Amino acid sequence: MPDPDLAFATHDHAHCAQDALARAEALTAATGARMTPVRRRVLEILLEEHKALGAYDVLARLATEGFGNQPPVAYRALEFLVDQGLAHRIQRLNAFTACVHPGEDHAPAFLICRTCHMVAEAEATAARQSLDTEAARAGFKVERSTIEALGLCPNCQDAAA
Amino acid sequence: MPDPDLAFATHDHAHCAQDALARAEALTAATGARMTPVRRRVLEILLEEHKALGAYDVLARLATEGFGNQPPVAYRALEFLVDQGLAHRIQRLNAFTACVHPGEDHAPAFLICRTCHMVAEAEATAARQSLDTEAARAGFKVERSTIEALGLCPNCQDAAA
DNA sequence: CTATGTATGTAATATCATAACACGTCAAGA
DNA sequence: TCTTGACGTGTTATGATATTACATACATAG
Repeated sequence: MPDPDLAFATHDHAHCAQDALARAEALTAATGARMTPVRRRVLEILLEEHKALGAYDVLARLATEGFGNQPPVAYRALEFLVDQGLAHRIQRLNAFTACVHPGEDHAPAFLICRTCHMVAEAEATAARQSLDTEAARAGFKVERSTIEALGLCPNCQDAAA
Repeated sequence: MPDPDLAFATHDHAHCAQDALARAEALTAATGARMTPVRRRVLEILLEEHKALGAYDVLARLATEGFGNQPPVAYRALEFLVDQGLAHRIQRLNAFTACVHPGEDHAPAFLICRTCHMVAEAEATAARQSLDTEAARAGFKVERSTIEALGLCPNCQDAAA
């Protein structure tokens, strides 16, 4: 993730989403993971916007499209995507967002706009490093860490001004 | 938080808890916030161990002690404590833990042991700083950030070995 | 004393998540 | 070819977490 995240900038989102989907297809093909219709559709739904969707939001969409309409249908597909690194869970929101950089093995921080609810990924290596170091002082061994920021995205800062 | 957190070390917990409670009393007295029986009791319950308790766990305890037995009773007291900086919410666990250093204005990181479920606070200034910097590159203004680590505490590492 | 704000109690409901089991598909090996 | 086993999907039921709305009590300032 060499450049600042583009989620907040106006961009060719159709291309952005298509690109992420294509990478996802390539990745799953490579690893043998099965990208089934439900799973692909869930990823597409998540990719429509740079927002986090609750499992039940996704489920509602699926149900209208002829897929199952019970919670496990959504939760299983979401779990698959998260396991494959194609989506992320946002703890703060109990919701899920498509990964914008699938394949680039990463554990990003999330920037959550409290006004427009957009979610962007940010580089978290340095922050994680600090955390690991501090944890080590207490003898704690970090396995996974969650880093999420709540605040205002550039657009909403401008709107407020 | 100059020293590594003591939560994982064996310590005089009665004193630890009493001290935190005393600080809490002093703080609320100073600010005019009302430390009522339910609120005090909830804080005491959280202080019994260095773990995170779900709202319903707290509620069950309250109910057996003659307080109300509906969810808002617990959620309101917990919200008060969090607002006053006397407790923290652990997003990852949907649970709450008493603050060990009330008054020392802080926004710690949390170290959550996946085996014994103890929760410790760790200094997070550096990690937060990294996050703010990275967020700024995307034009994002961080207001609050959540930093939580899941892993193994020293005791459980030893036990595993 | 009484008006006001705050805290508490309670009912009802909303939201988020998982367990358990049935059925279908498909590919590997007998 | 048949069978078996793994996996994915569908469905029922339930569990876990959280909030809204309204009623009641209680402290304190005026």
